[in-house]
Amino acid sequence: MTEAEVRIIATIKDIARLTGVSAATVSNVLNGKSGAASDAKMQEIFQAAKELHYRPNTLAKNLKLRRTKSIGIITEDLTVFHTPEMVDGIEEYCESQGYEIILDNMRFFKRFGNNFTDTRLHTEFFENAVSALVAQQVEGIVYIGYHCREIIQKPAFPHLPFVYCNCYPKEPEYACVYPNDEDAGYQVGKVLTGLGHTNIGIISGPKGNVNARARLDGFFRALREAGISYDVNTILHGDWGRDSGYENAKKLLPGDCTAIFALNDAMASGVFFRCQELGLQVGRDISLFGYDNLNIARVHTPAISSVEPPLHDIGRKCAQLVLEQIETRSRLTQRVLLPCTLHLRDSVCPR
Amino acid sequence: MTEAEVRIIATIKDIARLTGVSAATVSNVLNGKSGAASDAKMQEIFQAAKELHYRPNTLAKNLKLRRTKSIGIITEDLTVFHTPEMVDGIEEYCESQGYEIILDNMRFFKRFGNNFTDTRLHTEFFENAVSALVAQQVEGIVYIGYHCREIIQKPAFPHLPFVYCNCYPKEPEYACVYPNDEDAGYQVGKVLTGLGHTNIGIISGPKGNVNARARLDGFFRALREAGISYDVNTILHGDWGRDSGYENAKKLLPGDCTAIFALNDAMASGVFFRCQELGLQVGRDISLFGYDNLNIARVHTPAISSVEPPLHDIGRKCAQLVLEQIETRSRLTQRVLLPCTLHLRDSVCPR
DNA sequence: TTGAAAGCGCTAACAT
DNA sequence: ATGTTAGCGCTTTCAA
Repeated sequence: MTEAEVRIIATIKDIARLTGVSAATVSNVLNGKSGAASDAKMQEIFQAAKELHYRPNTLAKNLKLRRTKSIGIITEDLTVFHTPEMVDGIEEYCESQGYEIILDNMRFFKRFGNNFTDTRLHTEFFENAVSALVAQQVEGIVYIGYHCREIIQKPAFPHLPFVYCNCYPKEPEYACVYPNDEDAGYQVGKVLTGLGHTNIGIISGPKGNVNARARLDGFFRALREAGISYDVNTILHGDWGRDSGYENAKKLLPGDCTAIFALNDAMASGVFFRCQELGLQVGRDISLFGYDNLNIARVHTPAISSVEPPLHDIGRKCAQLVLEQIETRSRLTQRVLLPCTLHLRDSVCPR
Repeated sequence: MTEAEVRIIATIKDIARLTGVSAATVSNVLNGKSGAASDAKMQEIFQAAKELHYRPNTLAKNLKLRRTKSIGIITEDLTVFHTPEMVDGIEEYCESQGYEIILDNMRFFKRFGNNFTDTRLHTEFFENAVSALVAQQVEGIVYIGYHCREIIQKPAFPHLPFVYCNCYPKEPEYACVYPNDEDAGYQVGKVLTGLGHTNIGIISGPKGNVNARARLDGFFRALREAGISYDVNTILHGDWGRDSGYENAKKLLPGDCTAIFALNDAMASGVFFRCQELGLQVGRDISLFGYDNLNIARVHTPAISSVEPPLHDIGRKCAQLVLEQIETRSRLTQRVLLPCTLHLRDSVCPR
């Protein structure tokens, strides 16, 4: 097999040889420099390029140009439900601005399950991902957390635009974008208290989980406004899984509460199951609110009310912040909170 | 701002300058060539590399080496549920073999919704994705369909290893890997007929949809084995959405059938809703089978039986086929069908 | 209108 | 043990 056969794609030299001009001329013509060659030659060159399916070798081109117009995306885990939609938002914006994206998926969930990202190994994966991307000459990076929380890792490259997506850094040296969970929790509280509920069960995430903090802060703000006091010791803690929603619901039902706020849809689904078991009709005998707005919330009858985080917009905004830093050679450090959307469905009713 | 400040990462020259040796020596040391320098120099070089967070510029390195050890992944749409898991399978295998992956997401679902991929625009996106990847010097490509069907597009580069994932090419020039839907449909048929069901409603995809073909072929094979004849004109056609499952269930229920096979979980969920509406208890009064094994199947009470396509394995296998072609400089053209897993749940019962 | 030459950062063959 | 050189494919002066 000859060299030419092995090579997948033609180079500028092949076109030069074929058309009897120099590589420089081919480059000039293909890059649209006017007056780089005679009309006849130009046609020949375009023709040859087309026939050979020529595409400039980006390695060589970017090396020469000393820029790649690309940004890296580091995902903690691409298979965790929220992630692809945020990636999509980033891609959409980058495409509109002529930037490429390079994705590095650390596969944390696959590797570590729900363990939080604070072991030495996690940090090692982080550093490898960053430097792999930097080695590929990305001009900035978006780091996507698989759920919203504080991230202790930060990049070792001071001049690299870096934005935390769906999470936030410990120190405010870097920009970040995430859902306004406080406000969302507040709105849920407003809805529930507005419907007359005063005894509301709460099923949160694991004890001490920062993820749920903001949601509950907002929720309690609404309760306070409604003049309802709440004993935080009565908050139940699940592990975000459906079963733990069910088990915790057993502690609540049968009981006095007229509404339950589960801090994610999976647990809300478990609560729903408990209600069915007891013959309680959700949306009539008891109100139920979830979080995440997954499909599973919608397929219950009645559908479970839920909070939709603005995933696509979060991605978009991150991309925007990175590109702005690249193009203005500046450093941005703001925290951007984007509003969630409440989906009120038949799972809630007046007390 | 000086050049050095702007550059994100140090080069081999920086290290050479810092340690007073030539670039070649730095390269040799860093690449583990024994005897490339004295121990003292070696230490100095490693030290400097570490301090500067040096990582070789992959553009330059790969350009020089004339290979990238990378493969491209083209996704029709990363946000469609099945896709990330297949990507993950590819990544896992590539990582184990020291290959990088470069992802190109065409965002078909976002751009075109459920329109099938046979317009000029679709082909244009395909060709752009392929040549963008080839321009980046990938050594092979995996093309991931967002649902299993025939793909008419094929790459313009004859020497490029190319594997269709969760779909298959028109002509058998390229390898492909997808779920064994015929067998899965057969198993579903076996289960249902084994439980004594003879009158089974079928809610398929859009009329003429090749996607459902294999599943139904297998299903009917099982019916034939059970001596049950079936009038194919009674097959109902939905659009894969939950609502269409519900609407089609209205034609079936109330009625004579004792079981319903919906060709995806979303439609099965719609059927479930219809049953509730009629006071029919799924898993007692009627049996229900879905397809895809999404979370939505599991959160119904009772849980809906479903078929799980081997997404991760499909990804892995595709990666394997691409790498094998790269390393052996050969062309593989086989069709690989991987077995699905049946999840039998309480939604099915004897007639 | 055209091309020669230099160089992006790296590696490898070949000196010394 | 260390360095010189050439060249991967491309772009971009600058000269002809």
